[in-house]
Amino acid sequence: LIVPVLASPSMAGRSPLARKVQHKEADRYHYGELRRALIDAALAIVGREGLEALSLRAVARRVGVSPTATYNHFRDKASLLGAAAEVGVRELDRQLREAAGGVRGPGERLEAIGLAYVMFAIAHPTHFRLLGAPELGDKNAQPELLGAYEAAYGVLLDAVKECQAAGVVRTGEPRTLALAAWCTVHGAAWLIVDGQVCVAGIASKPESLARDVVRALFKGLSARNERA
Amino acid sequence: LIVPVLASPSMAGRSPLARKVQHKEADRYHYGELRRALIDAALAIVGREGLEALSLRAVARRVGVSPTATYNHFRDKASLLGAAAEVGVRELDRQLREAAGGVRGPGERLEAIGLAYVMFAIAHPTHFRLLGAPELGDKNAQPELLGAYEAAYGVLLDAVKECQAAGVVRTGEPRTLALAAWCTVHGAAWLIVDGQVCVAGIASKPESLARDVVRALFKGLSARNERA
DNA sequence: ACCTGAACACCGTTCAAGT
DNA sequence: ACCTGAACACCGTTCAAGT
Repeated sequence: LIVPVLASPSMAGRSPLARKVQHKEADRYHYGELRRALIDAALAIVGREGLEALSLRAVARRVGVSPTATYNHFRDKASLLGAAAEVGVRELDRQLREAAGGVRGPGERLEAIGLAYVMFAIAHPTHFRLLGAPELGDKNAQPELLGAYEAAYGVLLDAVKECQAAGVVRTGEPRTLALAAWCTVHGAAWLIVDGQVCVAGIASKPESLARDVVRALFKGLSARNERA
Repeated sequence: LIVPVLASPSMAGRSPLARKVQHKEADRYHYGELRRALIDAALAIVGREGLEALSLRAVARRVGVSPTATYNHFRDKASLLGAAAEVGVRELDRQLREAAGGVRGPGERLEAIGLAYVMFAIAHPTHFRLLGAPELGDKNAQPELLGAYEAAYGVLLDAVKECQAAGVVRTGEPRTLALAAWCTVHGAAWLIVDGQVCVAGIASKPESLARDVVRALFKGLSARNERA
């Protein structure tokens, strides 16, 4: 469960000057490269020092560029964080698909996806926090980020449809069922990274909570499911 | 669904000077009163201007006191926000109990509690966001806040136990089932206030999402529950 | 087109000083 | 015991200026 793009020190991390490309005669970034370097630096800061350490100035500092240089590539701080969050969501998406690919049965696949969602949050708590941070601002202003979320949701939705076709998930609007599943794993993930759950003695270990919650999602609470 | 303590302009809001009590000869707050005024001001700011406008200095400004005066009553900003969040959690707790009290059958009661949880987030999105904000810092440093969360979880837990006794919820560790329910409604609430859901066209209206998710929680996804 | 540096209005926190 | 005011090191953002 190692995530290079999130966990590694990122190419533009340690010695930014060494990574600058010779742009004609000047010592500058190619177009688009500084943008990417800023995003990588933001992800590195979140991963190492946490979300509260993620300031626009700190990002610029890490890349070795003036704070105001960022405004050539991002409208504002929320836009920069949004771009970083988008990378995070795409990585989450990738891990969900990877988890789905490792399993044959459609029911087990759906379960694996739900588990992978919570496990991503456990493995990368600070990154996961960024994905739903208030600092991202209005989501309508970040269509790409919204699209990334939709794609990740699509993994869940497809799995639900497969399960219905195979007869392991009950009938019903697939979008509604997938949404319920998303809410459950998202809620579990958030309660875990927020520390509202394990520290209060409500749940024991994050991993077992993840398992329990996904199983309950399938089985439901109703006693009418008892002798199924 | 009106919440006086959260929605009203709070006593210490408009004219702070008028609310100061005559403390012997000086024009100061009684012990404990400034603390409460700061908390009220914090809640008022969150409700009116959002979480991002909630600074320690803004709170002090609203009460009409020096920024440094807050340090006599709170260790730091996280501690002040934590105290405000605690009030919010207790209000949520109150609304869950109120929703539970309005219903007779145990199954309907549990459903009403889950619905009330999501409805609270819909009615007070900025306050709900405060309850899980990264700015609160480490939850271990805020035992009262943790206790408030536990109490709210207790409402859910008691309802689950009642349901099991009445035979409308299946057998199983009640803490685990209640936790799964909490994850689901919390996830739904968070996705709604975060704007990840309705704006992306994934769900239609927040209220119907809340209903659908709570019903799915009971029924479960498994096809083995189909003909129950 | 892209970057710098100075500037502005903020912010959390510490510290010395007042009563 | 409780509050103020000055100070420090930050922050996001704007703007004029450089190439």
